[in-house]
Amino acid sequence: MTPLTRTKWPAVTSNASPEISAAARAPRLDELLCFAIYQTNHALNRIYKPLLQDHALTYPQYLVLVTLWERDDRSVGDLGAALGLESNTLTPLLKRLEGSGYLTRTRNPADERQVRVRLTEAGRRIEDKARGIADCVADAGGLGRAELDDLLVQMKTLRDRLDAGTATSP
Amino acid sequence: MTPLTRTKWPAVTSNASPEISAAARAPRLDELLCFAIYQTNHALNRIYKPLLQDHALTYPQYLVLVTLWERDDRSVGDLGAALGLESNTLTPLLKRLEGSGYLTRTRNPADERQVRVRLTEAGRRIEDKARGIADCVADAGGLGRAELDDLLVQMKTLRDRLDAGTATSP
DNA sequence: AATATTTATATCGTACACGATTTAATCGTG
DNA sequence: CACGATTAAATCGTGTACGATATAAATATT
Repeated sequence: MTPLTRTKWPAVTSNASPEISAAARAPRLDELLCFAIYQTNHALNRIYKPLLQDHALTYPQYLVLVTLWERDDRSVGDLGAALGLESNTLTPLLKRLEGSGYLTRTRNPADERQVRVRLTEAGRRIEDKARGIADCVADAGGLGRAELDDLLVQMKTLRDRLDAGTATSP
Repeated sequence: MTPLTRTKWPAVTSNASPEISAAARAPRLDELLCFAIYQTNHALNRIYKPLLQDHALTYPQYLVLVTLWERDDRSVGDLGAALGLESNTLTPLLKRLEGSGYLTRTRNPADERQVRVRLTEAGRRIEDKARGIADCVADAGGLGRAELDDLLVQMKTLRDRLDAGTATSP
């Protein structure tokens, strides 16, 4: 809690903590699948960053654009359903994309509760430039198409099962 | 950029955007491995949250404790190397864990630049309580040990290759 | 038709994550 | 010994995530 300013203190007794205690230990970091996924996700972020910052995009912003390239003119809730995000995350993110000129946000006149998110010309145009990015990332992974597809299926299966565990009761 | 206040506007012409344009399209969300990983990571976070909040821990805080259970009395940089994080992320996180009473942060008298992070009694004690958490999460994934191990190896391979691509030149 | 309920976004507070910079301690070399 | 270079944390600013709450529009109910 303290800022830990660097002043000379009386030496602290070394207090040797038990390095190894017993047989049944808590899991180690390198055995945890969740940690491997956590780190791989970060690694992907790092790979994407330089590729995307040429277009002044972040990784989640790129995912929003991918969603809109697939189908344009969607509500915030619809985007959220596709991305697994809610308005608390999407609203500021969409405002930034609007500020960057990639999309527009307009209330739906037929239902003023909804916001229609639409790509601008600039938003559609970078689809071409961004097309190679995913391949670029795939290359960085150094996996063949078969391995990639295999991993994709496995990850989606795991994701769906985990989601099933949180949505309602198993 | 505007707060989009809900006032009745003149109807916007529907402007039908091209639903499908051509053959060579940008990748779709459900074809992107990075997105599957991104979502699986979020799903894991959601699974861990209720299990961890009994101990007033977040998921990254739990990972720090796992690291310390493996080996106690480490510097911030050492923890960062294990977790793939730097002091800008770790320092505030460690301060919160200190505030929660799970660890102490003291300058290393032998080298005042370093901060020694050590578990408290409370920090060691929850190792026992937390032991089942990872199993609990594995259960939620619904995969057998063989599949888990397989996925773990694949993810670590992918992570390492991605890291190799960013650390220096390929 | 007036009111209660539901729905769609937005806002707020907290906690990562990370690039860039700062500060303090140590090390290396003259 | 001094002084520049290096190293280890900390700080700062921006951008996600997400629980909780607020707000306004639409729908359902009485």
